[in-house]
Amino acid sequence: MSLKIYNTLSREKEEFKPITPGHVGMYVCGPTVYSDVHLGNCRTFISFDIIYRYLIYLGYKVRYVRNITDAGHLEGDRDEGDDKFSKIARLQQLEPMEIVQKYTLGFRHVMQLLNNLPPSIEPTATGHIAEQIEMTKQILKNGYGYEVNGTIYFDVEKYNKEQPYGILTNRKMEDLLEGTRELGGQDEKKGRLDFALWIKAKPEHLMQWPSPWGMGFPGWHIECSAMSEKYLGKKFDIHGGGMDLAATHHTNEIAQSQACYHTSPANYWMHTNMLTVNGTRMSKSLGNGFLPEELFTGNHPLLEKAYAPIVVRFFMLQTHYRSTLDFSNDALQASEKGLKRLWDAYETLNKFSMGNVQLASDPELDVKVNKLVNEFDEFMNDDFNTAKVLGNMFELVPVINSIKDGLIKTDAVSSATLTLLQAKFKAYLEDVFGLKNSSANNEKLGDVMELLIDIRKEAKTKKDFTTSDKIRNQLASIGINLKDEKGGEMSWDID
RNA sequence: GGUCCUGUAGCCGAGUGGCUAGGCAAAGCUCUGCAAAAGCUUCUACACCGGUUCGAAUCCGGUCGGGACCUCCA
Repeated sequence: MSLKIYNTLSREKEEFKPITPGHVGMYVCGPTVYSDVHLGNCRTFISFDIIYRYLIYLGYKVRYVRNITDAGHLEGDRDEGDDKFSKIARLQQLEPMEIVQKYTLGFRHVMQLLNNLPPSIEPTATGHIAEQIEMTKQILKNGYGYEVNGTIYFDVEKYNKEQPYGILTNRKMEDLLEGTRELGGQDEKKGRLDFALWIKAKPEHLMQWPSPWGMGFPGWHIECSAMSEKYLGKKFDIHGGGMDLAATHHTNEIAQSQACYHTSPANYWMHTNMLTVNGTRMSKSLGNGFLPEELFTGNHPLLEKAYAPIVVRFFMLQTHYRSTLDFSNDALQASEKGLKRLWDAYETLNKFSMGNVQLASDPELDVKVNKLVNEFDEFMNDDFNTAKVLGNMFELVPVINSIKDGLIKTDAVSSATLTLLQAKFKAYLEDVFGLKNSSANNEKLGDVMELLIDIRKEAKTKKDFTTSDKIRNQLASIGINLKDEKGGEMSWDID
């Protein structure tokens, strides 16, 4: 069964066919680094990290490009005034590039905590000014742009006469126009939907570069067009981002590429849904965004406790990427426990020694396990349905635990099945989903626990329950759970 | 107003017309020196009203509710 991807452009799932067999080019719109990323931003990057990892799992050689927007983003998109970096820089009396540096590092740190793989290339807008100017020149040359006082605008209405501008989100020109304000007297633009490719900078503007049209800075949309073309070519496989980018940013990217190169940039447009809080979208402008930091420390009025980054990642995997996901304390708590249960079973599974069982003594169970495991790929191939894969994994947890406890005989399933189970759990939990144990511990602690377990075992053998209980209770009070297992063994974990 | 998405058991959530995902919570039982963990069992839901169909949570129409986008935002 082949991979199917929901394409925003066609509004249906399509079979994935890469342009170059065996290779995938994927571009994802990254963060604008003028402030901390919030959890909603993180959701998108986690979703695409899973997609990236799964494509690698399938054997593709993937070039994953995710930009850092560090210039040009305007306040209010009125094509006037400061860009966001200059504004914050003035406020904090810093160089714009100090702002950029600070939040870029912060972003990468959070990505790492969430166990996202770094993209293959992470290009910045300021590093590609020349490319953006070139592209603007070409668009002008092709007749889709016009200059007004040193600012270059994209002529949307002209473009729309030749091809549908609102193709990505299925909107008609008239409807789009209805939703926009009238042009005021001081507006330079010809059309209400026109957007800036290059913006003339005022003298006091902190970030500006020379161009054929004077000093200025690039418009927001042109950077992604220029950088995706540079690293992935005029036409590549997947272009992704949050759903909020589809109507404006991605629509404009398509128009720019068409106007410049006469081709739509990507074959598959993927959009991840929003993270909500109490049913409302988490966003910077609404100020209801959770910072990862607040979550990891529990320092937020809506949170009862801190949650490990990996719990947050797991929480997001339980929902399909195209559904909205509501963020709540209860939901996170459920995820925390669920991940622990799943991971405990995974560690148990890894300790199984493979016998040499040719024939399963419980063929029915053997068939069931094979079916559940083989469905992992099937579900992922169906537009990356991580939630369903996890559902199957949880169905396998009782099987694993029962084998451990001797409730299911070791020869119930064949060695081949058990080997497959082990391999797929590893491949999915670690490689594709990028999960790990939520409770961090270190080797020294492990050694100490060995010692305590030894002492407790001795005490129990002597029926010295005062001592054995003391060890267990005191450990419990510092958050370490000691559990007796069948056969006298003991295991432990941290809350 | 336009373009879409959505309404699933206490909570979170998956869901391809027929085979009742899964997690968390709750209850009972088993195991156990006691506990925890684990296992087993129970709680069997699809906003409402029509329609199509042998059969609908799933398709169609309508009603009501929620949300996103159309302004910067992943």
